[in-house]
This record gives sequence, C-alpha cells and structure tokens, in this order.
Amino acid sequence: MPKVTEAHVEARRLQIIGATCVCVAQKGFYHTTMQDICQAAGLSPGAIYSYFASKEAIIKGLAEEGLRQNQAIFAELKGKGDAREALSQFSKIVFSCVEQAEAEGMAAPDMHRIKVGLWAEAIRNPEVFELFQTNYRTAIGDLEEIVRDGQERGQLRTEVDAKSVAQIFVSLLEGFVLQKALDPSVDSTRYLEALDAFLDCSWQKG
Amino acid sequence: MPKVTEAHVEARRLQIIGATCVCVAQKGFYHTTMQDICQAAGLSPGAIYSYFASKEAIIKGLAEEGLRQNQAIFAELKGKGDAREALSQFSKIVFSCVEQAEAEGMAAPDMHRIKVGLWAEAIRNPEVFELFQTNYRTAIGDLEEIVRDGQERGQLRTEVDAKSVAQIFVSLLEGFVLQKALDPSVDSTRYLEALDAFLDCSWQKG
DNA sequence: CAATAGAAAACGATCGTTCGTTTTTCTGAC
DNA sequence: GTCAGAAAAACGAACGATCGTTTTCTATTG
Repeated sequence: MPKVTEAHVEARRLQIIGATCVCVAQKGFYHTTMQDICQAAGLSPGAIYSYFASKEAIIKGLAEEGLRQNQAIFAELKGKGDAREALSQFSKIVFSCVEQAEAEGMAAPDMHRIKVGLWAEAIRNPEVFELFQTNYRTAIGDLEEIVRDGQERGQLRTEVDAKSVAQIFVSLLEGFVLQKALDPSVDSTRYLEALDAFLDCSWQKG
Repeated sequence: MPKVTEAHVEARRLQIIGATCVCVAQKGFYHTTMQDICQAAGLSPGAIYSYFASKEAIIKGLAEEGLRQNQAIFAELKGKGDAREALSQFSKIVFSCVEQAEAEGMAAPDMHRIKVGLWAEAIRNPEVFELFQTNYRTAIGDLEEIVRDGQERGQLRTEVDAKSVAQIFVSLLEGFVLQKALDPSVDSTRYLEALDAFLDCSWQKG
C-alpha cells in the first residue's frame, strides 16, 4: 500500500471526525473514549493514531471543521450587496445550515449538542480557544461591516452602533443553538420566523 | 467531633462547590480532578466524600446552586408590575448579576466559563439536563407571561408572539455569557447598553 | 470514653497511548 | 499477465499513568 493519495488521508480524517461527532453528541468529549471513536469509525487505535496525534488533536480537528462551515455561512452573508437584505436573511441562513446537517445524515440536535461541547472545550484548551476567538472576531467584524454599510446608506437605524448590533446578532444565533440543545422540543421554524419578524422591528429605519 | 449542625454541613457543601468553581473555571469539568478540588477546598478526599457521593454529585450541586441564583433573577424581573419597565431593566439585572459575582470574590469571566461548562455537562448528564430544561422552561414561561401582559395592555408590539419574544430574550442573555466566556475582551457595559437601546427599538409600541 | 469529622494512603478500574505484528496494496522483474 | 517482494496501513493486545473512590487510621469534641 505505498503512496496513499492526499485525498485518502483527508477522507480518513473526516471519517474519524465524523465518528467522533456521533459519540460526542451522545456522551460529550469527556466520556467518549478512544475505544468509542474506534468502534464508531471502524478503525483500530493504531490506525487512528496515524491520522491524529492525540484525542485532543481530534477535538481540535472537529472544531476546525465546524468553524470552517461557520465561516462559509458568514461569507455567504457578506456576499449580499444590500445590508437590509443580508440581515433579514440571517435567520434563513441559520435554518439552511440546520437543514444541511440533516441532509448529511447528522441529526440537527446533534449538531447543536456538539457545538455546546466545543464551547466548553474552548474554555480549557488554548488552541481551541484561540480558534473560537479569532472565528468570533472575524464573524463579528464581517457583520459589523454589513451593518455599518446599511447604517451609512440610511437603511438601518443608528441608535445602536454597528459592532454592538453585530454582537447582538451573534447572540441571537448562538442563543438558539443553546436552547435547541438544552430543550429539543423548541420549535426551530417558529423561533426563526419570530426572529425574522423581531429583526424587522428592530432594524428597519422609519 | 460529634454532632455537627446542619448549617455547618451546608457551609461545607458550599465550600466544596466554591472550590470546584475555581477549578472548573480554569480547567473545565473533565480536567479538574478530585485532587484539585481537595487542594482548592483544603480538604481530604474522605472529607469531601462524606458531603458528596461522587464527583458528579458535586457537579450537580454546582448546577443547582447556579440555577437557584438564576431563578432569583427572574423572580425579581417578574415582580415588576409594568411590563415595559421589567423588560427594559433586563440588561441591568444581568449586569448586577455579574457585579454580584465579582463582589463575592469570583471573577466575572469565571462565572461565564463555569456556565458554559455546565451547558456541556447538561448535554450528557441526564440529571443536570433535566435541571436545565425545567429551569429554562419556567424562565421562558415567566418571561412569556410578562410579555403577554405588556402586549395586552398595548405597551409592547404584537408582531411577534409572547413566547418567541421570551426565547429571544433568553438568547440575548445567554449569548452574552457565551461571548464573554469565549472572548474576555468583550466590553460588558457597552454590550448591555447597546442591548438596552436595541430592545427599546424592538418592543416599544409606536 | 464514645463518637465522628477529617486525613491519608492505597485500590481497582479505566483511559489514552504505544508498539510489535499482520494484512493489504502497489511495484517491477520475468 | 503473474508473482514475489517491499512498503505502508491497520490491527489489537498490552502498558503506564491517572483518576475516582474506598478504607483505615487519627485527632478532636462533648
């Protein structure tokens, strides 16, 4: 088996990360053992350790993968020219993200539970912490830019400064994730519709 | 040392929980060992195990203590007769909660980090999960009641139903906690001022 | 003296990780 | 086309460390 393609390595890494996701959603990082991951991935410990240096490296890889998807969402949001349009579509993007996860065979609540677990991991693991910190800062920076544009063009209210609006934005997104994780009976569609209407009330000028 | 008062037992329990808070804020639940807790509390393993049956029992006790404080906040909020007043004071209550924690010698960011850790713990530990679930539901129920009153009295907009507004409320609160935990450089005062102004725009009728 | 809180050493279990072995796959000579 | 042979990937038993917990012993109080 000499010469393995780089694509194969990446596929294996994603396979391991995917298996870890399944375990973590059920048991959290603490209680998922390497054996759990091995079993879920259908690989032996030795195999896994040739793709990741340690359990923490897998967690970091999982975080990176999640943040990559997150950045893609914000890039899409930034692409919109019209600020008002971009912001009002915020909730729809969140929703499509959930749908996408479901389409990939991962239950949506699972995604939320994993995300909450990653937040907690970021608290202790400096590498994951930095990952999240830079991710948040760029995300808020992107949103801030959109909001400022909208304010300067007279599309959005100016009572609240752009950066704070961006932070509130993020709160509304992550708050939903948390609520859905801690209470799966929360109605996603209803929440997001309400969020949309709420944002209309808050931002549209006049 | 026979016959210890019940107050003494409760004091010891709080001492252990307090020590656990210090450790958990730094290392998360996973990586704080019983030895860490012993050292922080100045107690031996045997002593701790005569107040808590297990490490998980300590975590559950910590969660209960945190939620108790949370419920006190919402009770205070519910006490306000005027809905508009109650809601506009929302941010101030959050802020006073942070100040109170600092007054008790606990750094405010620590409180946020612990809370994030508890969210993750709730994902896996059924007892903690139920604790959070019932807490969230009653909190949202309380808020919903306040909002509905305000809407019926014509004080608040009716574009969004009361329950959804309550959920959005909670998102704004917990979203702040998360952002502060993942990025301590976030300006609490500025965020909460902005939140106040934002809520004014969103809810006040007319 | 009796009783119990607390200390401290030690235990069993388990976890992440390693490493020697086996299996698989590609290469190249015939 | 076939078949050794090499090289890498995967396996899986085993290891060392560590953690939560227990148990035994000590000190102190009424």
